[in-house]
Amino acid sequence: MQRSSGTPLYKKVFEELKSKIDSGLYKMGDLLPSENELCKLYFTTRPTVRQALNDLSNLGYIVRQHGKGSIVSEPKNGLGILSLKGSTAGVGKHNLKTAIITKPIKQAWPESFEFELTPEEKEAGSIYLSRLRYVDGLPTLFEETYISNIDLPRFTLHNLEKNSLFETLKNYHDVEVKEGEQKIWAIEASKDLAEMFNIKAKKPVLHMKRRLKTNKKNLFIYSFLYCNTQDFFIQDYF
Amino acid sequence: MQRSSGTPLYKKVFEELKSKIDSGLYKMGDLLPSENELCKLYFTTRPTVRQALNDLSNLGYIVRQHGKGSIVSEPKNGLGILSLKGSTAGVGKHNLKTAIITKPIKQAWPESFEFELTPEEKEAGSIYLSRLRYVDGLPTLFEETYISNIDLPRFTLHNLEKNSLFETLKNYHDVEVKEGEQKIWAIEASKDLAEMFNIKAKKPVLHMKRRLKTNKKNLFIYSFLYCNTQDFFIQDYF
DNA sequence: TAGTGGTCTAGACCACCCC
DNA sequence: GGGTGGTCTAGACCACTAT
Repeated sequence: MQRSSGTPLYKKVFEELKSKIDSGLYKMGDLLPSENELCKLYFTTRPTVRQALNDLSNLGYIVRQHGKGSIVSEPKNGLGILSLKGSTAGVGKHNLKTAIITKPIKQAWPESFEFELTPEEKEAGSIYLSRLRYVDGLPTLFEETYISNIDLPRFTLHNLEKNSLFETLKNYHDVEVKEGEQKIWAIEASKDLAEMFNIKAKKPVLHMKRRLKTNKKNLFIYSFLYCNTQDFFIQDYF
Repeated sequence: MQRSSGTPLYKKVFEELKSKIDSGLYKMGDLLPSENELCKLYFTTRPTVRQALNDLSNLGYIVRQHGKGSIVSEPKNGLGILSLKGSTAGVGKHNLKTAIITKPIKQAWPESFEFELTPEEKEAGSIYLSRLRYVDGLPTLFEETYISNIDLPRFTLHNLEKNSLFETLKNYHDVEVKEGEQKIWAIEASKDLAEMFNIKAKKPVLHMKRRLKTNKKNLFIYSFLYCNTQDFFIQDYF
């Protein structure tokens, strides 16, 4: 089976199992097929299916129990916006809607930037956009994104209301998001932020600064997130 | 080599490499020995060393670059208290000191508890302790811990100032911490908390509620953490 | 071209859980 | 006892990086 298409087999297994859980085909408490059964289903071997199952376990979709099997977990109550592994943000059983506050525009990098930029990035400048995300109708997540403006022709023309940022990057520009790093603080909401979130100024807000690598050298994605944790919380497995 | 002692070989490789990085034997920018060289060093095969290298990569100790090698990363500025993988909290290049605020005492579970308890746990009651942790001398982390009081004879007698909680559990009670789940909020500091942290009340504080599994059935560790992010931040890799 | 990490095969033994 | 996941062996081919 050795990777005839471009995507690794373990990712395919991961995606299929994930979508079967998301769609409710496997419900909470169900046992997934055993590793050996999955091997037969996908014509592969245990290390490969184990890589997929490990990823599912890290995202909290399953719990693996020695001697028993892989048990499907309860849908999350929280927002799985930590530990995103290249895929789009997970919001568990909640609905996510996105409003573009600032359409993508080319601009120079901010004067002082949290992360160190390579000379090539500085030279190329950035593409900036900002989005407000509603969870179950409540404004919960404000995200400012800077992308190194490298090899992204006509990027500012995309309609990001309909398509996810990561999917747009992958489908139109062959950019795949890989690993990343993030820093987290609790801060006071600024006046503008409080207004967006419909809370009082100076209320606590969760703040994240994040740097994502891609498959392109020098092309990074920087995200500055603000999360209102009055109504929701962030959830994470490890 | 097949596990003569109790600990898996990949963990041994992980621990040795980690300590060589921590001690400065491998410095930032250095290349670790290649996977094949590590295989020879530890008389094992690639999947095993890869498991160790993956764990190091997830903790931000190294960056793995295709075609080049495993590059030692810069020591973290932030606190690695997310994504602890069974080991004790990582504080990067900072110093950590711990003061016991409440010595371990047996008590019933609180009336309303964030996590669901098994009947066996409810029956057994809990052991409670609380600690204040100083990072570089600054009070930064307040941690309340509840442990299911199952098979932990004379636990309340331990001196936890000197020994880490996880090591005590492992060495004296054969309890190993495994995977976990955590929830995160930004909240206002209570009066007591603000006093401990030497900040004003109602200032934003990062709050985590965490449930850790162990190798013993029904024995869980619950941690309620409060982190002052005025001087430090939390850092995470994925 | 040589060496690296990324993916994968085809087996194996063990510890743990359930019946 | 039979099946499960946890760990491990001993190879293989591929894609990427450096030279």
